[in-house]
Amino acid sequence: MAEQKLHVYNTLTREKELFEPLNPPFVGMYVCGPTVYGDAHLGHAKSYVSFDVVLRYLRYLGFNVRYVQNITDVGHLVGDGEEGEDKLAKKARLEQVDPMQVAEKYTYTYFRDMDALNVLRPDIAPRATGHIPEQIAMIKTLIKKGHAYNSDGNVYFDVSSDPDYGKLSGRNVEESESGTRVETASDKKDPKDFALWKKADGEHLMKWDSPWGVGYPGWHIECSVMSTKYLGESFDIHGGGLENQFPHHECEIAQSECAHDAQFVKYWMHNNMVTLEGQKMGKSLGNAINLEQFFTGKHDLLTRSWDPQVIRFFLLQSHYRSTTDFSEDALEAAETGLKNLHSMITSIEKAEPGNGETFDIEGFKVSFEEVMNDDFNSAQAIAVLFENLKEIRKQITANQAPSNLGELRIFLHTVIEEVLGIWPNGEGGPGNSELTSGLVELFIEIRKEARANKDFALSDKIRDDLKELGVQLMDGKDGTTFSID
RNA sequence: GGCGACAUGGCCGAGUGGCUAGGCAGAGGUCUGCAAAACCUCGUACGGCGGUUCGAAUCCGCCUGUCGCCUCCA
Repeated sequence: MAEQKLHVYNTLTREKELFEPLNPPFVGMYVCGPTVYGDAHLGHAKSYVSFDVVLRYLRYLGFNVRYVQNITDVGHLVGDGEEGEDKLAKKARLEQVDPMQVAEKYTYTYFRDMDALNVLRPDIAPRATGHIPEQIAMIKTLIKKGHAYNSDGNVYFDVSSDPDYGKLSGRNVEESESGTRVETASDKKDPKDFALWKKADGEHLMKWDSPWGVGYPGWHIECSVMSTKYLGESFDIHGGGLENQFPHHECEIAQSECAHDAQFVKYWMHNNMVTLEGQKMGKSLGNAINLEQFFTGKHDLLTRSWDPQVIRFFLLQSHYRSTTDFSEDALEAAETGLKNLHSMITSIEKAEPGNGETFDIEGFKVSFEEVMNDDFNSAQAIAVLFENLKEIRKQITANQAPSNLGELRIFLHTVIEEVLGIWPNGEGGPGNSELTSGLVELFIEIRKEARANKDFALSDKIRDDLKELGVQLMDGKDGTTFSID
């Protein structure tokens, strides 16, 4: 579907809708961040790379985006039911450290891994523990308005008080009762009700004073509070993984709309899940390979390391609303593809403007925008890239470099570097030091003499041995060139 | 049990009521001392069975299969 204007698939309506921000050119965007009690894995990569491209493309279109992504450094219960243990507290107990130490550590590794994937940092990364008073205030409001009740130190949201409950996930709450394995907390009025504030027992490490006694905030309230604080009671985009659609996002809507009597979010966006060799992966299943393990190759299921850029490129080759199945074979194909893409970029960067046909930058731009406007179709955008870059390189190799090469390069930087974030890594690598290239040039000189003397044994040895070191020699009409991996 | 998604050529993976997605792998060719790279050419796919239609892989129904959510998870 070719689109002149940006269309976004809205989970709320199950349709692609024309994107019209509430207060253009400003756009408020909130994406559920990680719970920092473990290393980031492929699932995080898919979600945050997806929304990174959403963010980058919105900015490319000229929107002034404020991007908020929370860090959950408290709570969420481990195990079934409502009586489980706080995940951070559990991790802290196992590692014999303070929960905040755990949170700090994994916040650091999270951003480290996202940086490696070239994911832009959010404008604001609020911590749940830094917003306890705001959460208490919101719970108070909900109680005052009759949407929540205190049950001996546990405060629950009264789902029956919200006729809209269920509108995001499309589930009929009345009928979804039977068959669910939720252990019902005994002090709830209704099993569907969810916790806003939980009473802490004596051993609980992370707890705060509240009007209802010592406790800690419920699972969903932090996102309602922090998004509202930094983006307002109504904002444009809320994103997250599909698995959070219910109950997390449904509950966020209920809390926020009942507290503020305003539409919470205009566009809900959900990325699909990641599978590994066809199998679901998740923290609780134990088959999650950390991103760092991908980057270093240190995992039993991996045969080698994988460049973060390759992982990013691989993810962008499928749509964010499709599941992405990881396998090393698929990654390898992506790696070769990315390498080719980069080599095309490099040859365009090195070329001199020529007397060839003027390249149709406008046409390139229109095709790129058409596919991106169709709900951020990065997979098609990459196809557009290959088609156009191939054409340009063809002109260059035929010594017919486009005359508007300079303008073209600016456009390529915008699209490939700024929007998709898959530009070749910097020139500072070991392969590009003056010493290295000087040495390689020297070998090329020696080999040239050998070839002139028809000493192909020596010339092939030089070429083969350099190849072993990652230096590829290429004999062309105008002499020998080289590239370094 | 309830709800939902998906099934595309050797592999990954977009998309669409009639017109080549793209990438990877593969085959042949040009070039080359030989390679590599580059360039040229080549694959006519859409789970099964019905239906709608002038025409469907694309719409509808049924079936089969895979996966997800319903319980912390991106």
